[in-house]
Amino acid sequence: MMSAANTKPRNDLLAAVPYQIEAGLKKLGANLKTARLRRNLTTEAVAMKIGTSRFVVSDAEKGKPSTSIAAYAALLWTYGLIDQLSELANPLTDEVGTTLALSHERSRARRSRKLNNDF
Amino acid sequence: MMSAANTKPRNDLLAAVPYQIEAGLKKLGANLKTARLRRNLTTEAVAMKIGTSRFVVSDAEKGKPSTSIAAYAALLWTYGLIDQLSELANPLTDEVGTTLALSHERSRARRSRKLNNDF
DNA sequence: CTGCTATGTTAGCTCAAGCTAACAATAAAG
DNA sequence: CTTTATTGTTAGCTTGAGCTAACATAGCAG
Repeated sequence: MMSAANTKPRNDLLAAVPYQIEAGLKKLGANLKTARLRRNLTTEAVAMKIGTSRFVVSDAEKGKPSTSIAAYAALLWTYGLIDQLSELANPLTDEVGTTLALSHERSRARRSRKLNNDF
Repeated sequence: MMSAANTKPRNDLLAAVPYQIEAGLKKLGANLKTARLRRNLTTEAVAMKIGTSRFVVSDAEKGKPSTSIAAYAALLWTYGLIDQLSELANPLTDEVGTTLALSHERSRARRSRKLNNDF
């Protein structure tokens, strides 16, 4: 009786995806669906090409958060848009990062004694 | 003896990720790592913020294909870069798609009798 | 240089992602 | 309108993604 009550998911991230992330993924999925339809391809045809099932393609087009990035990336690749993926978080266009980088450029994060909880 | 020989993975996509996809994911992972370090955050701090373990953060920074897109998206979100995600495959900047779309704009793909194997 | 700590690595375990199969719903072709 | 095929949905099953824990490695602060 007590056992079933304690049903805390092991993965907190997937258990409660922040709204902005959910919204972003849904838009991405919609974009992928539009890209497929414009090329007049079926989910099954695309699935075969990338070596998966049509359900995974469908999941990605719905923006399902738990689907592997490989699925999303494979769709981008199929539509000739793979280059856009590696532009995400590009250091050259990451303004916040670029500004911050001018001072320190490390290979590990580090506590500098005090000011740590800023952010 | 025959049983073990037939070890075909269930997921063909993850079993053999195309090179371009692998390369793109690795670059993305490197970008995410750079973004984190510029902000002087530890993998553990970021992991806590997004509700996962530091190993998942590490996996994403390595560009692991089987990691959920939620993990990648959460990192982008943490660094204030989530908007870039929904710009992927944006129909407005998908040249190939835009050109093709001028003729048909469907909600399902369709075989038009013959010419199907083009692409 | 020296200690502190961030990160890498490994092993074992658990649960859900992704698979198959069957059926329903529905958009497009003619 | 009728036919056909694409897409949605569900259920059950299997494998691997992600977790914990412990230890090793190696940057950074001082």
